[in-house]
Amino acid sequence: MARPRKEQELDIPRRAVEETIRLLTQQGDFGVPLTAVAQAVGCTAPALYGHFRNKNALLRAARDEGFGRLYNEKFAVFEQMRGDPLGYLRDGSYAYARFALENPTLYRLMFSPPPKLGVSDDPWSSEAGRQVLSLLLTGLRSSQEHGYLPGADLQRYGFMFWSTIHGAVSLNIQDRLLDHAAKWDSTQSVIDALMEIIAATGPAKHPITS
Amino acid sequence: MARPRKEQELDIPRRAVEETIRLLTQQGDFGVPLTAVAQAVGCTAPALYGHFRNKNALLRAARDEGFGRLYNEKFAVFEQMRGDPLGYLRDGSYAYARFALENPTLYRLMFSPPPKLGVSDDPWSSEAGRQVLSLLLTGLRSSQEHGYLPGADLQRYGFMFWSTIHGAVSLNIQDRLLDHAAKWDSTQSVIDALMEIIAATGPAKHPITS
DNA sequence: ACCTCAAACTTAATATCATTCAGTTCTCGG
DNA sequence: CCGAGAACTGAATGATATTAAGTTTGAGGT
Repeated sequence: MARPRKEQELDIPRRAVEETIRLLTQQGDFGVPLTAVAQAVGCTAPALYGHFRNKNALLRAARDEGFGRLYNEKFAVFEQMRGDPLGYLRDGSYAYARFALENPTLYRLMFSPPPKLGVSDDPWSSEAGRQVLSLLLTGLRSSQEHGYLPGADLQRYGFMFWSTIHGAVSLNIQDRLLDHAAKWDSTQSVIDALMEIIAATGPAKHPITS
Repeated sequence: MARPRKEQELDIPRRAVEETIRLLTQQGDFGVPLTAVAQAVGCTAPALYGHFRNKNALLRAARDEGFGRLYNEKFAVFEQMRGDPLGYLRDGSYAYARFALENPTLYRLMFSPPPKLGVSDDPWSSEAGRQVLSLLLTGLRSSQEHGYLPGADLQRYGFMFWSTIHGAVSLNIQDRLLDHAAKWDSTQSVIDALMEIIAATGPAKHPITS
């Protein structure tokens, strides 16, 4: 048997990405053998080379899929929260953190990929990250229009905001001693502190002026 | 030739770690062949197994060395800045960021190690990270004694502070399109914003009350 | 219906490493 | 001066990624 019959055709590109993410998650490591992916898909390793230039290309595709999923989750929250910019910033951050803590290996592939992946070679990959960032910036701009962060440089604060949350989930993902609940509490605490700081700059219900 | 003569004895453990870090830095990737390390040291690959259980153990040792170097740099700043807690927070953060941006691959090995390294298996490795954090906490406690961050939960703010800086350097390291100067500016901006926020909570020279 | 060809795989072959094995040569305590 | 063990070396093993060569199938032209 060499070429498969039409009935048993399988969408290798899609299934390969899907199974790669599943195995990545399961093994908790990028070092998933191509043969394992191939077996899960139902073909042999060399067959994958007809759809991806090499293993790195497959991992890049999995990474892009990860960005897509993250964006979708954040976007869902975004639409749900129209008119409540601070609420979006909070719940959008929760969604981001939940995604990271529930898919730690995929998150690491997205934001701490081994340089040999050649990630910067294709503009799309960093572009996907930029879309997530732009969603955050929109939230911040909207918050500013509602009176928060008066006069702040949004580009600057946006990056800081993202850094804080990315840093929190990264450090929590890395700490193998904490259980899932503890990681979530720790991350949530950071997000809440961030929200308190932003809320304090706005039209105060409980004025801060002393 | 099998066993080396006494004259040509070389301190394999130390040199191996040293060369591993050098090659790591040079190749920008953890995938440094053991044979390359061995060649740089001046022995063969199997010889390394007399000093490290396996390649992961060697990488763990390199990681620990990285934590040691980072701690030393931060500690030097700490001693230089006695009596100026805010100055220590700022310069200590600069030192941290400089270390990360100048040793991106080593930094990634320290804070985003591949899980298969078995990092959490030995308590020492996460302990080293904890020492760096404790230095930060000391700075925050000292700042609080000087009137900043009144009533704040230092454990909580310490983690947030660290998250922000770690996040900023991580994101900057990852962005292959930025040059070194741009990364440094971006990181410094985050640190400065953080310092402004902390300074604003203290005995204000330029009161914020409106 | 038949022939040819390119597509889409498969199996076999190659190369690169990590790791283990089986020596080989020093050094040192007696 | 001898014997044992330390400290290596070179060759063997095994896992993977990647490439090469070979095989079957579907489609289009006749």
